[in-house]
Amino acid sequence: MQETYSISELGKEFGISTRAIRFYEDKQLLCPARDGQRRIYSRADRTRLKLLLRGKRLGWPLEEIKTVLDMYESGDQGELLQLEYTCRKIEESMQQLRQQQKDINASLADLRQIQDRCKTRIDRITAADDNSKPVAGPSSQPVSTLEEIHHAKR
Amino acid sequence: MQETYSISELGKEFGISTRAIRFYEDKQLLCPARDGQRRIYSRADRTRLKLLLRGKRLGWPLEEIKTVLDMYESGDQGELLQLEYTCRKIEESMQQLRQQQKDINASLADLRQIQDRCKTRIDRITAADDNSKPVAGPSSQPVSTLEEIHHAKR
DNA sequence: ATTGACGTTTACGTAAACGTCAATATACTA
DNA sequence: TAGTATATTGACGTTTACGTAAACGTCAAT
Repeated sequence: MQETYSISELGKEFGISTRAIRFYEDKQLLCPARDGQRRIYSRADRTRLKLLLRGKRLGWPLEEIKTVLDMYESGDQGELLQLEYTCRKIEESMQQLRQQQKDINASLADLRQIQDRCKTRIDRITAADDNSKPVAGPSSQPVSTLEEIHHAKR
Repeated sequence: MQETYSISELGKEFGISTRAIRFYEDKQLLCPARDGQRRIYSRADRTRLKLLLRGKRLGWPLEEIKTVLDMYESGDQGELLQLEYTCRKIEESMQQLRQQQKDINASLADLRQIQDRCKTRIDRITAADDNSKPVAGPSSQPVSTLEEIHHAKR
């Protein structure tokens, strides 16, 4: 494993443009060392970028990602007030993550349901095609969200 | 529970602006009935909006949210090709959600670790303050991400 | 000496997702 | 009948997160 990386290496590894990486630096999310003009990224920088992209996949704005990333580095130093502030901020972020967990579970449940309907429907069609297989299977029990959206059809 | 809603009612209920709601309509994510000029939202419309906002909390772009919302309504009708296409799309969305789940779990683990360090540090300070309590507690075992970011300090 | 691959800064462009007016309509109330 | 509340449709402004192009430096290989 390498000790340092060039900007294009990181770009390729993570599938993002060098422009994006420079942009993140402009917004203070990264701050690589320099060899003259050239940027040199350490493994810590690479990790920061990796965490950054994880935040992006969760839809967090760069500003928020920055504050979290900064907490990573200020978590074990500084004075009392700063530490307590960081602690509260962490709690907030975790709360958001838990909300997202709920949203994901709900979404997965809903999608499973549509998928189920879809497959049932496909079976029914292909069965009518080579009309031999009987169609049965455990039909989905009606649940909240989907029902509500279908109920009041105009 | 009401049968219909005005735009401002929905705005208040979900804590968003009427401008936003009209914007969603402009982008075809909603399509309420009308009484002359005025928009009238059914319970199905309300549910669509609710699902929309759930998608937003997951950081999904409106365009993607739209395709998913549209699947909700096309899940049990249409022809074979359309159904199979929908089925594939659903699989894709679920795959994304599972990735997000992983990201959330990783983030939570990392945050818990920082929180731990933070609290340890706070304890140590306040203990030095009224220097009486001994400081011990189960110290956090060193793990991946954080270590890497702290290792190569410049 | 030139070509090519990589890097740099500066600057303008752009798409998404609204915010913020302004001008106008409609309905209820005093 | 005037006022207030709520609605409508433009139209322009703003923020975020980059894309894209220009103009230039550096180094190795041909």
